[in-house]
Amino acid sequence: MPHEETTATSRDERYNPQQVEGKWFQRWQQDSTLYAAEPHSTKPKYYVLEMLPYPSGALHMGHVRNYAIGDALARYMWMNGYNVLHPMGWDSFGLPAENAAISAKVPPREWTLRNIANMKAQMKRLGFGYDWSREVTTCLPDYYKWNQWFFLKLFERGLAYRKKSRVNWCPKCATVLANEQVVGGCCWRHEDTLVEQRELEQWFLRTTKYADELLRDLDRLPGWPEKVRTMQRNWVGRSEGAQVDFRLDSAGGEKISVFTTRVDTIFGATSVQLAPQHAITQKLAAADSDLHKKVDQLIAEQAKARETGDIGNIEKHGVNTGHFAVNPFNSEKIPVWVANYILMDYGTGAIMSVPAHDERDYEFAKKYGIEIRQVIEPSVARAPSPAKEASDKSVRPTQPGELPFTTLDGKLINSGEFTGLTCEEAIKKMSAFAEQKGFGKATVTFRLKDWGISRQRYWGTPIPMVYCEKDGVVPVPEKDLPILLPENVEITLAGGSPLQRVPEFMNTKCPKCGGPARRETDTMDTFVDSSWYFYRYTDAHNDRAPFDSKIAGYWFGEKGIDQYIGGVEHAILHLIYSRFWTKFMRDIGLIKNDEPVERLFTQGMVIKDGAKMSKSLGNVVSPDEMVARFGADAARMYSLFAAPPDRDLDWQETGIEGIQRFLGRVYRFVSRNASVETQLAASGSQTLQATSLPPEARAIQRKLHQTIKRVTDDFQGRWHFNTCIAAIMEFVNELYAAEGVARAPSPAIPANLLADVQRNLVLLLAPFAPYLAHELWEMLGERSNLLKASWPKYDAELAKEDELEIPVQVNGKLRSKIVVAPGTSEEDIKQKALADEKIQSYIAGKQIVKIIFTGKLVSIVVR
RNA sequence: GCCGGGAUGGCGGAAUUGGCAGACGCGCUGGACUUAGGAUCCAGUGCCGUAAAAGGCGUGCAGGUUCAAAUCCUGUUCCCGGCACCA
Repeated sequence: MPHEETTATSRDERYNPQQVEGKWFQRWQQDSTLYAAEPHSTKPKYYVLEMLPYPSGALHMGHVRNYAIGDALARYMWMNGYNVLHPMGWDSFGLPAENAAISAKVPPREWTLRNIANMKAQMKRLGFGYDWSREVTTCLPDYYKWNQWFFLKLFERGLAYRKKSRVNWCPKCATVLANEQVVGGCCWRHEDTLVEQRELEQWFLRTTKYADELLRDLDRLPGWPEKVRTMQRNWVGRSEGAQVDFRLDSAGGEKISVFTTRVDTIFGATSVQLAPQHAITQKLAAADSDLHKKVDQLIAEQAKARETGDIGNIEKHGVNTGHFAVNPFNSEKIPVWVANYILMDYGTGAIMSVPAHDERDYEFAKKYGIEIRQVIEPSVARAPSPAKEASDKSVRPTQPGELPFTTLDGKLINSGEFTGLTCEEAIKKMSAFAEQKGFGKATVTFRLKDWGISRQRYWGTPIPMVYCEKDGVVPVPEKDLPILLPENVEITLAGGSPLQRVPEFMNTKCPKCGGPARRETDTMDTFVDSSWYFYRYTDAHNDRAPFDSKIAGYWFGEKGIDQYIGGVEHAILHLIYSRFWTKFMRDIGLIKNDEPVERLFTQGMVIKDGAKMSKSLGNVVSPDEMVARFGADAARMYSLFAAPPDRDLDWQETGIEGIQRFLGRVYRFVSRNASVETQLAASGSQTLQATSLPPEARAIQRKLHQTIKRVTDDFQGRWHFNTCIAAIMEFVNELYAAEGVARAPSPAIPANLLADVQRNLVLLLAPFAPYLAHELWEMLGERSNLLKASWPKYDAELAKEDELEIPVQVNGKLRSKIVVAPGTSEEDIKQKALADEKIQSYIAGKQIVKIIFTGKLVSIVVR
């Protein structure tokens, strides 16, 4: 039997997020220009960007948190009168689509576009204000055409090249990976899957050309987290040193180049160590079956250690080749060894071994009885504290009978004509000497490698190159772009790129001679797509160029994107590739900025029950469910409230309930008081008289201005949205307290103050809870668009306290508090503190040593 | 091993510059309203102590500087992240 469940009043007061959010969702759907950036504007520009997602199927809480931060900022900037660019797109090429094609028999394109539609709907329901007219979908030809265009430009300038080399291969992805995509020896997508090494012909982008600049410019990015800059510095891994050519004493006298940062110790070199994969190792092994066997063993050991992640502390092993090398500095013959701790892919793959001054060499020499010859006498001028000395291994004072070892700087000994120089001087002079004599030079080595972008996969941008028997490797002419990715391709993970099995794609004509030719069937790494997508947003529908330089110039300015927000997991991969791409685009005259991003913010992870959310742990919280149960505003606001945005956030369901309660409190407060607005409008009185308010009203006014200040300061400064939301809560608590249990406006509060309070409360809420804010804005009778309403200004005078509470300490312990008027003299405050009854009881009969007033508290010292 | 970040009530977290430790929220306890409450409102809530006070103790641990330390210094433990025979 249907009957009235609630009374009329209680129904009015209850906040129903589904109903309110549904209403505004409908309205916002109908206005596609709502969040559109203006192409021309007299306003200052602001480009705020969140990292574009991979359309995996549905948003997770990490996305919600990321976008809630960006959206709050965008709304704040809109309200501050900026021309805001706030776009969104899809990083939509990639392997999951192919896996879905295999397991669910859905073509990758269909699967991807369906996911995009779903996630876009989720974003809209969450109320994120994106300019969808600029949406970028990287798997569509109008976008990837420009990947191909860029590839041709890179190729023209020698920055894209093909070479056969040892590359990382993930068996699960069935494709090659870039160095940046190998994490601890495993695939970045399959953290339990060890990467294999394969010899393959691959396309590379010459990122090393910009190694120096990529490193140097990190110092010009004060708006980036130090952590990210450090990670990139380590990744680029610049190391200054010298290259010196030793020469084999036999086997044709071949050159062995070694790289060292300590050329000053070269007179202490007692062996040369080669990587097992080194060309000379291989050559010597070819002529010596016993050596061959042992070298193979070393290679296997290295591979195994790499797999188990123990490459860092593998037990050092080596084998003496029986050959000798000549040290060009002193013509000494020293043995040539092959060792498992020498890496082929760093430096030259060969070192000079100086056991007296390098820990690894020391360990190796001790094991195999190789001579340890001291050539540096450490300067002991500054004696470290005994405690420090004991803990500092690099000191290791040489005891009688102990082998000499130190990594400290000092003066050269036993070093021929260089004896007596300091290490620093010696490094300079000896490098110059080597160069002059033609057997070496000062050089710089980077850890950074060129970016291998070939992928033996289907769902990616086809590389626009053709192989002709007559003309060799031929680029596709620009006018023939895009090379379309064929549809209806059978996808398997075995047998190389699926495109190899599509004859109508693979077989083509040579652009040069017109003869039969074969297309490149590898596709590009998807990190190519995300390296420049944010430029495309500025001019998303350009079909003559990736974007118009002038338009991109307007949005990027001199320093790039004003604020970029995303997860720290992209600190190296995406963010280093993007910087490379920007520098290349600058060099071909497309843009003027040197760096893509001026300010970067890396938000923390969303965790639950102490662990990262994952399906296997069963602790995943679905945004859809949160929206359905608590509303989008609550989900967004909670993700900003539960922790500062740069820290990990522990998702607690009772926490979001608390936010929902708070939003209800705001809703009820404004609904029951909204009518003052209409009354005021009718009476024609609006201006608020600041002076002579009764104390109760003055307290509210003061709190209002303090709250505006706190929220504004947080947007300007450190983005601790948790504390500024707390400030709004405090304010609302005070409004409730003023109402009393009667839940009626206090007669002490004038209507115009109440109106002012409500209006500003809604404005403050707008960046965090846009649905509720819009609803209340309308309820207050406002006709203007809240999105472009002016952000409230605070009046520092009105925010000031009318009386100050001063804590009083005696001998460092809080004993009392006194209340004084602002502006009371220091002397009067001290007197009042001394006169305080409680304080008296603590100081009676004691001698006052001193009294300190800090502006905030009084501290009395007695004896 | 190296480089970052962190450790504060039962929980998430505040305290921006050395100046009242624990804002705000959750949870818990009690009360009001109610046929009812998983709605709403009000109050209390670091620990020890007390009838209540007074008082004492308290920011991972041990010292130090200072009238005053979560904050600065020295040493140390544990946790998280990154890098790691990088020559």
